[in-house]
Amino acid sequence: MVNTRGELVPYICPECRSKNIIHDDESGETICSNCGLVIAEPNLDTGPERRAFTQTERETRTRVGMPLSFSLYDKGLSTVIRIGRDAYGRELPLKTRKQMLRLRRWQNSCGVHASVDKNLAQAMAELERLSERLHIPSPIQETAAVIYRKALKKGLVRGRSISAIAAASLYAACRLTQAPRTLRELASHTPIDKKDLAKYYRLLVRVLDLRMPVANSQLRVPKIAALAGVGEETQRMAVEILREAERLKATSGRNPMGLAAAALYIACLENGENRTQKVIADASGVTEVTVRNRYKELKEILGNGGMR
DNA sequence: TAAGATAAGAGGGACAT
DNA sequence: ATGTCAGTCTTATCTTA
Repeated sequence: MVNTRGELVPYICPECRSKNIIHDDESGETICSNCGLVIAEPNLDTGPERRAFTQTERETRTRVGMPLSFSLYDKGLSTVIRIGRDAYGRELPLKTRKQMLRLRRWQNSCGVHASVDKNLAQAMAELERLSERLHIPSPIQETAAVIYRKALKKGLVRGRSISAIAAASLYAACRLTQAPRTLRELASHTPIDKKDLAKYYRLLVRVLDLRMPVANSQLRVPKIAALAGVGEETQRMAVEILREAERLKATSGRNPMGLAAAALYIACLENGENRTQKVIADASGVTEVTVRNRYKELKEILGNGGMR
């Protein structure tokens, strides 16, 4: 398996030696479907954004400094005012020096800039920490950073904890890209209560007018399957079941994770790959009761509909 | 021991007041 | 703004095969 940069991506999981490597085109991750290890994150080209063919082109098109990134709290472009000398190292007249001293004091301590910068620095550090813990690829982290900036601009952070809004931004970014991270997973790495996180997430969606894609239960299958150790064949069957259920309009108003779990459970039974409801429930993060209820419904809808 | 059943309670969306 | 309602999911407990 080769990615777009031509680098070889292992097709055997380095963790568990499984060959069930899958690629999630939505999130851009390459995941071992056996143990859930994220083998490759989305292909990020860290080189210059334009190609160069001649020597002069190479010189003119090479960028100086780091690529701009929203994850850096000042976008990597902070201004540092130095006093005493001009750009050529010459002494400046006293009047100018005094003026610059005042300017620097303004920039550093007075008013909005200092507090906004401090806030962003803290938030970006928290995003970084959470992304690291949860193996969230950097494009999603960048999206979260953009969301956080907007939230800060709208004054949504005032009166709420920075890390809470940061975590909510990250969750929102995951939802935007359909990357399967649950609210609970986010909350487990943060001191913030899951309930509050959900509240802030909704706040972000509402105020920032984020348009979330409809949650797709089919995308949840590989993750649950990985955690429950279910093979690819069975996964495919589960996805098929979900597709059929959606066609029959049996999925509206239901937690996608619960649906995916039940579909996978059914597929396991059909395939003789026996897993208990508890195993599936634990892997998917819903309760056994929910798995059962969805299971019953899906069987009801599909069963006499003539699958097999 | 897994699966099914039942009940109470929580939290949020829709809608009316 | 606040309350009510229907519906979903969770937690807990008991029963069944």
